[in-house]
Amino acid sequence: MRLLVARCEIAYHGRATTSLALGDRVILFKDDGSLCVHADRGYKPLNYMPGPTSVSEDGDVIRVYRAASDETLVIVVHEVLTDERRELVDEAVLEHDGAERQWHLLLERAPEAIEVGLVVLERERFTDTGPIDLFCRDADGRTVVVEVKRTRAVAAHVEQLSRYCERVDRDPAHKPCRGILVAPEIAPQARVMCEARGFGFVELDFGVLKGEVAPELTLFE
Amino acid sequence: MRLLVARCEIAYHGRATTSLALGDRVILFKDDGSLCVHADRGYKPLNYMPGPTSVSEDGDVIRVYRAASDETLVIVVHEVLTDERRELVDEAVLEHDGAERQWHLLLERAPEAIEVGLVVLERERFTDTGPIDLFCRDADGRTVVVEVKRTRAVAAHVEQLSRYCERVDRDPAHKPCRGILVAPEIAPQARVMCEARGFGFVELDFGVLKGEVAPELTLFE
DNA sequence: ATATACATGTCGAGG
DNA sequence: CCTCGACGTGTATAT
Repeated sequence: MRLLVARCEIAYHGRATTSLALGDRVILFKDDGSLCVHADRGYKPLNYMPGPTSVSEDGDVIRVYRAASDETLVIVVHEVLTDERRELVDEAVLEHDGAERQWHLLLERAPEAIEVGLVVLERERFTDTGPIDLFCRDADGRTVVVEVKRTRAVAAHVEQLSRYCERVDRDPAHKPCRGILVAPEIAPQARVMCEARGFGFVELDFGVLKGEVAPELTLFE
Repeated sequence: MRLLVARCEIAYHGRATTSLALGDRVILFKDDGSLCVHADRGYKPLNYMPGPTSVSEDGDVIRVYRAASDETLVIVVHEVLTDERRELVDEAVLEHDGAERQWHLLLERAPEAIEVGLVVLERERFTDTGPIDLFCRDADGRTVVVEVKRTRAVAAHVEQLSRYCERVDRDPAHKPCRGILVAPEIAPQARVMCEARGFGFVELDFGVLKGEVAPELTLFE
């Protein structure tokens, strides 16, 4: 990686157009051709470019071009504060936990967290309107479609659940199915929509669920 | 800004949970409390934290806590390759030429690019279902709702246009309004939806439009 | 390739 | 606050 700290101006042209007046920034040129420009504020880069790119340098002008998307970044360097190259060895991949997929796995092990008597028939059941998170049957033998959200549920998610239920209802064997939205929180409007459409909402916290269902999986204390 | 290059392990716990095994990374600790962790590939950080945070250091363990969202990042430093502090002065703000906004402005100047005889009555007309990009009247005096997309139009965009048209149709003075989707490209399914709902689709390339309508605005070349 | 949904999405505008 | 839509969204996955 090339680590350039410099007082510079930057212009980007591609999907949008940006320009950045003179200032001090840290610029990371990575070995895969990607780069990002950071000032001393905010965690997001001021400018960036995914790899692969071609980087050319002409005096104090660095031009980065990404042919795949016809994007150009031009850096005009006014003063170099640091310019060093470092070999960074990193074979690790980021292990991720708490993604929606994991909710599905946990809920499959503990469907009673959603409702007593619920049985998960299928997880990630694919339909032509999209994948149904949990395809279930309730204590009364009725088909239940469960849509899981790891963040606050909003109107669009209720729409999503509606589509799935409508799709399932096209099969007389399942009609009329029930819909349940599972999330740690729900927006007021989404709650109203749920009630209007007869859907259930179950408030579930991932940390709590994991602790109850699979305490052996709990890392970080 | 503190610029730490180190061989380290990292754990994050907050909205999700991640862990990252030993590897060499560049870590930027910014003065506003935000930080980001970069390996030598990809333009996105492996981990990050928005400011403000409190950073505490205990031996080779750096703990970053963000109270606002109860998120924690723990860095276990195994080997320090570089650890320096730099004063970076940057008063500049990123000038951003929002693409969609430009489309609206250009189309307001040249509605005939969409349809002969079209007149733009209002741009960004706010309704309780969201903002209508271009609220227009056609050559026959009918109300027209135009939804502009700067990328390929997909099904969700047709849904969006539907909602706006339904909203406009609630007013007898405008009913029945027409809907037109404007984009550089449209997905096959979205095209079918447009036809099924009687919406028009106009294929427009921004570069071409800009060249025709406002060549004086063309920068970079 | 096309379509869909997830993301530690983030960000900003309007009500 | 809440809601919604844009983003230089990016990314993964299934058809």
